[in-house]
Amino acid sequence: MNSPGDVLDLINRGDAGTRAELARRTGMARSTIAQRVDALIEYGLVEESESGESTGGRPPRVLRLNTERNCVIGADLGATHCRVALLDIGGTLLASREDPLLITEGPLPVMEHIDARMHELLAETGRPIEAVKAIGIGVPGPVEFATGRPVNPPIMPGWHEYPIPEYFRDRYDVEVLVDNDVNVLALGEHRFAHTDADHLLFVKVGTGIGCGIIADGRLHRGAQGSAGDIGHIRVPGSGDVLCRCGNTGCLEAVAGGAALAARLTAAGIPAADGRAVVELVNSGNAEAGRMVRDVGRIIGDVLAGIVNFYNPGAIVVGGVMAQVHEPLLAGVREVIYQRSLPLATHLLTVVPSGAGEEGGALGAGRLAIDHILAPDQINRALAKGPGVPSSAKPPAATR
Amino acid sequence: MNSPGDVLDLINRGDAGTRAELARRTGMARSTIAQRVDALIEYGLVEESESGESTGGRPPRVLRLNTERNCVIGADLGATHCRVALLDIGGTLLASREDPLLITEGPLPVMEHIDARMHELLAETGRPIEAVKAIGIGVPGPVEFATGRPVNPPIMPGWHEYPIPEYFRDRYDVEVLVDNDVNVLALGEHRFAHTDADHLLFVKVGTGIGCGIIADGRLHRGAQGSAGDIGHIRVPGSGDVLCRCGNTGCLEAVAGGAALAARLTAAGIPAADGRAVVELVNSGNAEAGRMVRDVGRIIGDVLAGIVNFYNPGAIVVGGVMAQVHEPLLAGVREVIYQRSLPLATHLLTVVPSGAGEEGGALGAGRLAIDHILAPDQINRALAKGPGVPSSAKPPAATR
DNA sequence: ACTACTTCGTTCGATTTTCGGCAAAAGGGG
DNA sequence: CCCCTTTTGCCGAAAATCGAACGAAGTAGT
Repeated sequence: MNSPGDVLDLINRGDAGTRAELARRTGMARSTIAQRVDALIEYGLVEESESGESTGGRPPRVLRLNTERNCVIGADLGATHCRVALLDIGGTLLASREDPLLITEGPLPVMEHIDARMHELLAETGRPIEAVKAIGIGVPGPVEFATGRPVNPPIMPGWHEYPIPEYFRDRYDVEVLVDNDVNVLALGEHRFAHTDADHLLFVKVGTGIGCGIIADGRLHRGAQGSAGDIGHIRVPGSGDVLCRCGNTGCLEAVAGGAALAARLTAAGIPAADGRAVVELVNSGNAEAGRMVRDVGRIIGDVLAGIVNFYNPGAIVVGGVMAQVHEPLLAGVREVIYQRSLPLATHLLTVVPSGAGEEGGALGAGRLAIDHILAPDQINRALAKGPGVPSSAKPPAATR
Repeated sequence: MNSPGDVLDLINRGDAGTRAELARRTGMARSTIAQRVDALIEYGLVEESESGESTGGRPPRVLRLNTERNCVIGADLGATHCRVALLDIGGTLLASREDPLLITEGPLPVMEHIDARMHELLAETGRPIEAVKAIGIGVPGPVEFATGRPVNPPIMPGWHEYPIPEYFRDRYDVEVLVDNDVNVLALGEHRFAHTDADHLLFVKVGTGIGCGIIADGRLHRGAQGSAGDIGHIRVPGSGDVLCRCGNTGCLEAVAGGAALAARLTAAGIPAADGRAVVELVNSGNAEAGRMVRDVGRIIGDVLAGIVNFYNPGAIVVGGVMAQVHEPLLAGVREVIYQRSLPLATHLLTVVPSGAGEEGGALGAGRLAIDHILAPDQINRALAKGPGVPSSAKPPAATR
């Protein structure tokens, strides 16, 4: 019940920063805690910082994660871009970069791209490659999480069943976690911004529309890993708009960025894609603003049903279109608060994502961090043997 | 990692029925297992049955839950009925009875009713009152699960904030779990029939329409405990049917049993309520059958969206209307398989509930059982001291 | 500056938990 | 009837944990 992993967890969460506090929180003897901490320090995950504030007696020695020697890579793949970020194990962003990259180029070039960026980031921040303890990757399509393989991804030709984790596992001998980009965004939003909302939805409104689900603090992927695919829910009164999925009236085909641009173009205001619509709104185009709000209402209509069903504590809206969140969220809120049950809405917050461009990479990094710091993962690791002790001597002086 | 609670869990699940098997499964030494088992036996939760089959050597002594000395009460309150069941801790139904009871009579009469039935069931099965280890209750309205108090239940006047658990806790000194009736049904269906479906929806189509959600094997209650309230999701093309909630076009107002009966009556076929519709269908009335199927389609329309969002592994349909599940499920399936994504539907099963009249009480009992047998609950109990040792002597012979 | 007091971390023997081997128990098969 | 297999109980050894005592490192008061 109070394994080394749990002790680390308390340190990680900031619930207990000193040995004495750990002993108080866990109820274990101080000597036992000391041993646990020693193991974690020797394993390299924890370090002592300088003395803390005295509360009338000897000042405690503050413990914290060893962020210097432990970091992760988070990669966010989009249809046309790739962002790679280096985070330390505490979740702090150390460096990141984004460049255009077509996912249609296929797996290998993309993997190599990530690989190269990863090395650049490490060099830039002066960290050795051994400091990377795990890699998280978000991809724009469905993934079988357990194996990290995309399954019939619509916009990723050539990626079906491609074993992404193996590429990096072969080169770095670290765990690689691959998930849907929306899941990764939801995770990041939960861990970085809404830690208190146990049940959270992240709705990404971009070219398409998707949703990441946090249930009880963990990602809900569903029975086949396809949970959150709200883009193809049929919306009423949409006529017979044809969706790329073959059905008609899908939310995505009516309210996605591409659909919005098309509708705007049809109304005599040329817009190439969602991004163009955003620019139009930002430049004060009233018609574009109205249409975005309309789209917000349509999305809100679908979300209203989901709110009744799922009763989330927070809905975070992200994606390209969320860059004009005033009109979008106005529409969303308008409908949700009208249509959903008061009990489900009176404490519900609907907010734009605060993560910005780096959201995906941060979330992917978080996926990796969560994996490494999971208590039973720690317990297993410590049971095996010392990882890379401070002095790089495997069977070092135990005295 | 292998506490007494975990050992009990293995026995309970049937994963390991003998000491030797427990040792193999947990990886602990046989002697340690023996001690764990001894503790559980002395605590009264486990007993030895006669020898099992020999596999070539000494036959093992089979362990099982002590179902004689440990049972629970499950109570299912409806608008007009009350069913009380006695289950042993293994989940077997020992006895149950149902009688008409208006929930509108208010808390105290209902509590006393349950109390009386409970004693009858105990007498009938010859179990002492001390054998009851927990009580689970399902009520037809929203409940704050942590406190067991109904919150503004629409059809339970006088029950708002009534502290149901205290009534029994004062009299029996056992834990009392109170939850929404649909949640309880979902739990029962998962535990008794669909153990393998980690993500399951139980859709109750009665006078109203509600849904219980199993996420990752556990009940999902949502941020405010109102999850699953799909009865008030707006359905398209329903005109302006007014719902009791004040909104128009709610699923429940269009496809609930009451709505169905009203529509049938309007079509010249008098039907008082959902039950009457069921009888009509069963007696071969084609129009009624067609309408039920239509209603199935409407419900399927809402569920199709939810399937995309949630990606459940199974949908179980229960409630009064599910008594005519052929036409109802035909409609539901028809729409779901048409509208939802193939990935989400190709392994989805949509089935009628197999629990029958006793489903609610069984589920409520299961809620109680799950609470008692939760590993950390066991660990805490064993840490405190021997519960009611076999020989009723608290500090009995330890040697 | 010195002393009393508080809190923190470590050391070390005592205690409890867990392990591992051995032998007895209990059955099957030749 | 003897040998083999598997299970279980027993017991000393090993490991983990605890708890008390002590030194360290600060604050507060005189």
